Amino acid sequence: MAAAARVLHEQGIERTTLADIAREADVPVGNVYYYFKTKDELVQAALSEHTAHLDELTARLDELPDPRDRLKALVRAWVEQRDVAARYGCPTGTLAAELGKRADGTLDAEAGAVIRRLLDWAARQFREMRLSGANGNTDGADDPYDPYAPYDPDDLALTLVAGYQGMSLMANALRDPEVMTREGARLLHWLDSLQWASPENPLKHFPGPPHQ
Amino acid sequence: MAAAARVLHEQGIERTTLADIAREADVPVGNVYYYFKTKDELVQAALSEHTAHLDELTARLDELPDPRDRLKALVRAWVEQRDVAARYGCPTGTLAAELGKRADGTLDAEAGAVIRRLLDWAARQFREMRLSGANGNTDGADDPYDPYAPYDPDDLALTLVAGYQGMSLMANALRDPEVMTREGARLLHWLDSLQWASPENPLKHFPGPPHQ
Amino acid sequence: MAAAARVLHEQGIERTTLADIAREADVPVGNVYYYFKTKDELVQAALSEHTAHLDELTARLDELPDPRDRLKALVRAWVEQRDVAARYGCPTGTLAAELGKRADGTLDAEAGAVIRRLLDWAARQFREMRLSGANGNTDGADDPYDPYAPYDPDDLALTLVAGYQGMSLMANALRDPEVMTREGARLLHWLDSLQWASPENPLKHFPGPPHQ
Amino acid sequence: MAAAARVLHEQGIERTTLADIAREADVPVGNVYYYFKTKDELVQAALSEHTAHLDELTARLDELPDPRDRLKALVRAWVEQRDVAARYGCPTGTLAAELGKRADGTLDAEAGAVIRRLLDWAARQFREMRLSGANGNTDGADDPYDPYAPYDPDDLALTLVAGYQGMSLMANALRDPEVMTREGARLLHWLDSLQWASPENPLKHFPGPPHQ
DNA sequence: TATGAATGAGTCTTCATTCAT
DNA sequence: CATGAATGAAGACTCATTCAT
Repeated sequence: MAAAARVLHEQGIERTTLADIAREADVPVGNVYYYFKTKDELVQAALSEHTAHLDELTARLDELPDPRDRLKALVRAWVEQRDVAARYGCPTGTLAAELGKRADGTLDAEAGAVIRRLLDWAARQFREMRLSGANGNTDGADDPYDPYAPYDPDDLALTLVAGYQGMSLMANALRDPEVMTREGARLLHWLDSLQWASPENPLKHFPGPPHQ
Repeated sequence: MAAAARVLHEQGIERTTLADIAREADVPVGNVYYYFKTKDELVQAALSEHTAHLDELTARLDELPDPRDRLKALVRAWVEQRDVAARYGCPTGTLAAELGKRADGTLDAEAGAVIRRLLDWAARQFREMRLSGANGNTDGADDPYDPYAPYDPDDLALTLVAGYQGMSLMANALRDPEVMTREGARLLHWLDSLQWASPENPLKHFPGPPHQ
Repeated sequence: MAAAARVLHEQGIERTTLADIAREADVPVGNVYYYFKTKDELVQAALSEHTAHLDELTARLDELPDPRDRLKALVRAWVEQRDVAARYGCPTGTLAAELGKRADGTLDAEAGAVIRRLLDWAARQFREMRLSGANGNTDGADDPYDPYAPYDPDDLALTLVAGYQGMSLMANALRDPEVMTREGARLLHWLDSLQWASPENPLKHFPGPPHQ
Repeated sequence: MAAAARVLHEQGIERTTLADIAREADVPVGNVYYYFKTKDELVQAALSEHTAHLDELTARLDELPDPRDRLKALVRAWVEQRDVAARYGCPTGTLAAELGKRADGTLDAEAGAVIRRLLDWAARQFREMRLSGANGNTDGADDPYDPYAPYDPDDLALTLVAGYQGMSLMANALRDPEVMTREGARLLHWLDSLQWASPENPLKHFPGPPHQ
């Protein structure tokens, strides 16, 4: 499964032959089929592998006391992978993109699930941040652009993960790991800036885009 | 070329056969080879097609007097494509991701070039924005987190395009066009918020992520 | 198609590879797939080939004025094929038997159809025989063993074709062409004996089984 | 062995994998190989199984005092199996047909042997019938169509078994158990009609095909 | 004896590419 | 320039058979 995850990430699903995976795993081709009845099952296994990696990572991050620190540590972990990302993109993201091209949507639902899992974890952190720092303001929930409205943790999570996917894809397309560093710094800065804005407490620090 | 661009976007490079493209273009297979000697040349043609589309779009946007409006119109154009993006992702982005998996890097340089072209156009707009609105502060260029440092147009462009790629990929992975709407709104809001911050002019409006 | 029919008959469906057929037809394997998208389509083509042969044969027989003579000529044609039958069995029969083992019943319905076509032709001949020779007795249609009841052409046809299939299979299993000769003679004799029995016209000649 | 016989009959030799047989027998695959060194040995075992069934059946029939009754009971036993025959054909017959397609003739000799064993038993019965009913006429043995010539028990046996194989194959090809019923009735009728014809004792009853 | 994993040769099928007309 | 057939090199998948335990 590790071999499959690695090779599928590096070469993409379609360009990876079973022989590639078998060679990487150092087993004969036929034996691969003893464990995985189809190539699709191998892709699924690779997806599971990524899920497992993600779970392991978030479990480690969960040990940090502050949810904001957890999120920042996550971003730092992403940036550390910058060379891989610049060469092959985000494993889950590129897998999802490839699976999305299929007519039969069995597998891409699973790719979406992996991403949703990350989304959920991040949303949980954002929700916890609110608990410790919220001013309880729930007015204006109807106006999504009210700067004093409470944050929606799901939206924040979406922004975070989309940010990761975006920077991975750009780093990959431009073959430049520095993209990860720069955009990663922006995300860290953004995470730091998140706080409840109120008329008495206007946002002074620029929380979103980079202003380097 | 249009047929190639369309089918390659929808099915991905590897899953698309020449027969698919020929059928879509309503010409016999042999004829395709009269114009394109290899499949790679067809991919290249599709890439050119996307470049042409992009040039056409930016040319139209260039007619708007205000560079900020041009960028906002670009974002709106992206959001309008939300259904396609949710189904197949960003044409250039997914193409680049697929080409990035290749050992031979002939074509993915070209995919990168298309994205860089977009990046350049956006940076030009940001640069223009600065020209019309900057306070001339170039201090602190060394400190990327100095909130009063001048923006780097290239970085802003990177953030913008990464934002687009990220939201496209997320919309695609989650099969949810609404992702485009939400993240697009955030980008618009962000574009609106961009201005020179200074001690006398602190940022009052939340410029980054949405907080509903 | 001729090559497919021949090889499939000789080697059976499962033991015949596409390479076998391609070699026999003296075309490269890939080219076979230009005309037949799957192996099953090739089997179907072989079936059509057999149908065509059958049609050709019956068309020739139809030129004989007497229906009884047509049937007898058919039996003689079968006997002439005794060496092939002893080696490989009846083409249609063995094909039908093999197809009958499949879970998916798409093709074996077609095999059945070929046999039914033969059955229909034979029944037509028997019906014609009745028209020219019947005594009009329709009594006792309820008693299938009333020796004076009129013959049912469909049953006669079934008996004839079953006789052919039986003798082919026995010849094949025993690898003995003489089986075809002996049983063929019995069928001829039986065809000759068919006439309307009545109390005034008791059957004197042994019409059914062999009594050599 | 029973599992092998059953599955090989239902699926055919080539479409049956060792895993199928192992699963049906509820033993692990490796274990099958402890008892049967090759797949061919399994086929042979299935053939033995059929022989054993046949021996058991004929032994039971041998208890009947009249040889004609034994043969008629055999036909009735065949007809009772009509549903299996309509679905999968005669076990021995289809096996023999499949084995006949092989280049190497080791096994199909054995399939022929099973059928010959049946032939021999039937011939024995016919011979016994003659002993008890013959008029001793041995004239005209040279003229196979002399209606007063003595029957050849081997030929009668061949006709009987060919009749069985033919009706099984037709029932299978047409997927219609009623074929067995109709042709079975004809065979019974035929068995009943068998007697020595002589000028003084012309055949009054229609002995051959049904004429309803 | 029993077990389940290992092995690799062989089969169907696809497809980029070529080519004769 | 157009066309449709030809070609063969892969690639997914199967399965009889072996083998270590």
